Amino acid sequence: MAPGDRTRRAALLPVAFFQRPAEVVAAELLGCTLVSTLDGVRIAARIVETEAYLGVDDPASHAWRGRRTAANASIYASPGTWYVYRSYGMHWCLNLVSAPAGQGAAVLLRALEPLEGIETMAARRGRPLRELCAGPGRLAEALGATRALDGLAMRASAVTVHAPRAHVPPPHVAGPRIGITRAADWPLRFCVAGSRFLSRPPTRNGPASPPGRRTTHSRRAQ
DNA sequence: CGGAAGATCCACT
DNA sequence: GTGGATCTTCCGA
Repeated sequence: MAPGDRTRRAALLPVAFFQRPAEVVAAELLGCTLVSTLDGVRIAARIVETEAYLGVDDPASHAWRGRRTAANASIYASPGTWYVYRSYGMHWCLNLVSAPAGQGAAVLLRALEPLEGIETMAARRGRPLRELCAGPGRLAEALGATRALDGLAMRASAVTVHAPRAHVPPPHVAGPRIGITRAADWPLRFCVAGSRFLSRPPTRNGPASPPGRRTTHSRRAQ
């Protein structure tokens, strides 16, 4: 496949794609192609890991109980809008707002598989291929994305997402969300099965999560 | 008003 | 595995 074919045959995701529950959007974004033209450089990558945050009723969401600050205003914007927040005072993280509108529901992009513009990403990141986009802060840096993207409609921005008309997400695994404490066990993290570009290996929170036998940092359940 | 936590990442041991 | 960078928001005193 020649470079570019993947997105030539694919279409810019319509707003209707995002007018569905965040967990549906999160699962269906897997396998879609993300393209950044920030700084005049074309980057393409395949989405391999996402997380859904459900909004005002989700204790882990920035919109929990309707919380509103200057930093999170965009999470309440219409579906298909970028919500970019600062993490730990240093990293940018990219979300796409989902339905229902005004609920504060959004999908966090957690990992991408690099396809095009790898040299640029490597220059921006100074890390090996596998670590270019394996994490929400990492992929933002690789794309050159910053707060400047926040509040923009994805379709009209320099970072777009594409998929074939009849997009069928690849086989994936759902598991607990990463790096949060409240409602962490809700199975809202979605990973492409077998991908080597994930932020960390997928886990499943089975009902049979056996007691004991757990690392001090319960990083790898299962 | 001070301290701690947070949707993270990296260098170092 | 541990701790530091860095900054906004929240909560208790």
